[in-house]
Amino acid sequence: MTAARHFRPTSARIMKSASHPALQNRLLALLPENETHVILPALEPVDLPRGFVIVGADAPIEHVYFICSGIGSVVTVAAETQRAEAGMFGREGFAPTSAGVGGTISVQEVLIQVEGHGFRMPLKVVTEALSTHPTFANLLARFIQAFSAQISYTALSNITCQVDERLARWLLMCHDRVDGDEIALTHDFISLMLGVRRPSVTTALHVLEGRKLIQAERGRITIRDRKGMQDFAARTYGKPEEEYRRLIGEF
Amino acid sequence: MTAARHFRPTSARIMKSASHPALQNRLLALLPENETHVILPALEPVDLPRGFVIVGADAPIEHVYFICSGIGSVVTVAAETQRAEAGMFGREGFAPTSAGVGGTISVQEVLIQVEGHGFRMPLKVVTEALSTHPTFANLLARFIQAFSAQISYTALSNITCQVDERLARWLLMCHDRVDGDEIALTHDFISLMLGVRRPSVTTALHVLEGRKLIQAERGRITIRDRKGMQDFAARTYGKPEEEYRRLIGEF
DNA sequence: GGAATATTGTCCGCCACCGTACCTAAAACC
DNA sequence: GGTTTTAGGTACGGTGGCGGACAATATTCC
Repeated sequence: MTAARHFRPTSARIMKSASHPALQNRLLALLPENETHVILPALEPVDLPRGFVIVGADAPIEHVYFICSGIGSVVTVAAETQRAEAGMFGREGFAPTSAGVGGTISVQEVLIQVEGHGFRMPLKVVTEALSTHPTFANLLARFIQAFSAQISYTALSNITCQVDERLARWLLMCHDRVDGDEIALTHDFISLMLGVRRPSVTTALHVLEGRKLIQAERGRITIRDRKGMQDFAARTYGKPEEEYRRLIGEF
Repeated sequence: MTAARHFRPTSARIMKSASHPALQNRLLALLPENETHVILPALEPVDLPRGFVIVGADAPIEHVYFICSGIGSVVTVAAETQRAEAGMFGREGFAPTSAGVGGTISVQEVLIQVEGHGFRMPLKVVTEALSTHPTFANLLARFIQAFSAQISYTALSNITCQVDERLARWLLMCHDRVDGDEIALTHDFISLMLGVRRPSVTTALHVLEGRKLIQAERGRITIRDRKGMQDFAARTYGKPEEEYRRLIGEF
């Protein structure tokens, strides 16, 4: 079973997304027709290359991004040497979350981790829509709550788990957000996201590879045994994903 | 400067809270009059003794709690031996957050860490109010976003900081939520919240005490140098509090 | 094809924290 | 007042991950 299965749009969604490509984003896809009429025209398509900064830490928000493919990382930054990923999102979410409740400044940095494309709206349009479009506002709020659950599990795994377990959880979350079983990643980048040394990532990957859970090549990791990975991740994977499904629906 | 100063209600607030004691809660205090008319009558006063469980992990939500004094802890639970605090809240918030967007199940466990009192509403009333009372809904959503920022800093400090630095941050956050400089806490309880061994808390407290930042007695910790604590906490304290002020206002 | 660069593999000493155990002192109880 | 309970102090070996350095491959670029 590949991750693609989890995320392959249903035929109904395919038809809908044919009407507007932005509806590949799970949140936008759930908007009622009377709200899409106003939201969709305000969207501007954007390519999201790896490393693209959606918003800086403590920086004013200019646009709100709805990703259709690729992965974004939300990174907490306290100092140059003190930074770590809080959570990640793909086409099931949006960023920066603060804009979803009327905020104008982002606490965290948000950057593209796996390249893709999506759409963006000027902050002002989002802010206004929050009061005029209740379903839109509630949808964004629901995502913030689901994402908050994800972050709380990041916090948990950061103290209770060893590097290899945290890595397993992180790879599973990436897997959920890409098509297929291959993910383009370097050890160095992973080490930044997990907040560990680069060599720690190398040895942790060797552990997973030794258990036949993944296959690691230069700049690319292939998931081979998803179920085994979940067992290895020591119960830190799954609950936040459940919360998303309860509050919003399938990824 | 004591924490009490931060939280002492302004004279305007005192007058308002005289009209209804639940308005000591910062969120309820910000509701417009036309919304309080419906929200306040649905509130039931509750005592919140230490250890009281507001909601269990993965459990259905029955009531939504608005604290007026004391501190609640939001704890992520993956297994009996795998649990750690994600964040804490006092009269500036509510719990469980999931109910604030229409959820009926709480991912995390929420329990009372420092005793106090507050008010609670049946879940059903909250859920209905979300669609009929837009300011109420937005206020809860703003708190969820602010709390999410707090959790992301917990996640950061969990990997980048040593136990004594994390302890300093945690004590500062407690200090913000009690009146005065004394906090009733045992090493054992702190160790549960920080996810470390109890002896690690003892030695970390000795470090802070050696620097004259706190004074530790049996079952009680007194903050003596708030500024020094902030310096010691290595930039992991402050940003989430800023986000709260930006989105909602003073604590 | 060869040089420069990016990525990955491996080693070493170090230390913060762990698990566990045991002891002391303060408070509560009868 | 003496016993039980609860909270705090200390010790010890073990270890996961750190900081840092260096070597060995793939890729890319000229």
